[in-house]
Amino acid sequence: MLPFEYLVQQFEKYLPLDGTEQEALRNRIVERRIKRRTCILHQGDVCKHYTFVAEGCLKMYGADAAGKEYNLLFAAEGDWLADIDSLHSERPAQLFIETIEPSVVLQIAKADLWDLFTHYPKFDRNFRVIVEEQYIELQYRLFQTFSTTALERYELFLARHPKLIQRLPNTQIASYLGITPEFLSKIKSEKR
Amino acid sequence: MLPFEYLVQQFEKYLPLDGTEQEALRNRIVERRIKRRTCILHQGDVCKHYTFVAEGCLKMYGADAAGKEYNLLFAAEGDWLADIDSLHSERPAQLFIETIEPSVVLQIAKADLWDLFTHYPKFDRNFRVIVEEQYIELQYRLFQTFSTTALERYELFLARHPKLIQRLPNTQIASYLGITPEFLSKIKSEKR
DNA sequence: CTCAAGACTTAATCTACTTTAAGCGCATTT
DNA sequence: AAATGCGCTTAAAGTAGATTAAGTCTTGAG
Repeated sequence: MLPFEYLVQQFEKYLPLDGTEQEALRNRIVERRIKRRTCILHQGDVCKHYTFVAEGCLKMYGADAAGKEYNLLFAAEGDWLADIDSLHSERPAQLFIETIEPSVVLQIAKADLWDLFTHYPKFDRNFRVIVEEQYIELQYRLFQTFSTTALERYELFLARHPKLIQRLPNTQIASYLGITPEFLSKIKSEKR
Repeated sequence: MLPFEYLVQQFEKYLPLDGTEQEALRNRIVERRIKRRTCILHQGDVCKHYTFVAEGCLKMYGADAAGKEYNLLFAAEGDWLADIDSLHSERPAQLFIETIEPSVVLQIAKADLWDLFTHYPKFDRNFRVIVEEQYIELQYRLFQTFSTTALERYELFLARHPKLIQRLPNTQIASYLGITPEFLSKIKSEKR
């Protein structure tokens, strides 16, 4: 399936787009093919696009003063991502976005997205629901981080994202769970 | 200021409401005065309302299997809150919402809110932005939880929410920071 | 094909935070 | 005024997970 067709299909989950809306979207979308380990947003730059993943997998992460990285989310086929804070405020991003696999993404620039919101209110609705779903996921993760051990969090991640596990190196998963790769390795060996 | 006027004023931050929209909102809003330590959403019940805080302070929290509680957010004057997951899915809530102080809230039922979204797209926009802001806050907190010590998190909380600090007991703050009240007490005594 | 860099493991030592327990001050209820 | 319970503190002992370091295996770029 073509990347753009896949994007339109994803909107079927919410409020499907009519022909006019599809055209309006198509005219504002840019497709990019990106090889693995490529940073498409760097801390300090302003985030200028919302990005839809058609193929591949990306991560968004922050880094502390010492440069240590902490994964905030993975985005695979069908997911949207952006540093929303930077996109809105047009201040320098605190976060990085980087491909983990060779990927095909569709991007829409802030001005074009705002334009869509203004002319076609359905996009406000659809993006509201997309952000709400991501909010629920994030809230769930914060609760898990407070209330469970690293082993439990690993098993919950396994259960919730069985496909991602096969595609991600353990070091990326450890960072997402808030632990070190060494400790994840220990946990996994003790499971057997 | 009357609670409803305060609510309308808060929307000025986003897209202000015209007279028709204000009336549509007024007709669907219910005001409630609630004394402190009252649960307005209990784990296992379905969340039926979005709640706006006009006066006072509430918390939303989860509990683990042993009944231990973990604060996910505080909502004071001007904030909205709901268990969005339960509100959308109409499944039993995982979370609790409870007043910390005597409070005045304005509530809108799901069906009425959906109705507003359908007839007045501006509400889709405004609630999208409200959720986005909460998402940014939550993402920031998850990053802090991974990358900083309890002391740093306490100081960041002080800096970011100086007014809340005066109103909340330490035990609530500890739960929000993901530590025990005992450890928060120790940290604070070592600061001097 | 080669080689350097990334990815996984194991193990010893270290520490941030928890758990448990006890005591005290303060506010709310009776 | 008494009683009850909540919030704060201190301290000892315990633990989940970090850090450091060394070594092996895998991978993709040239």
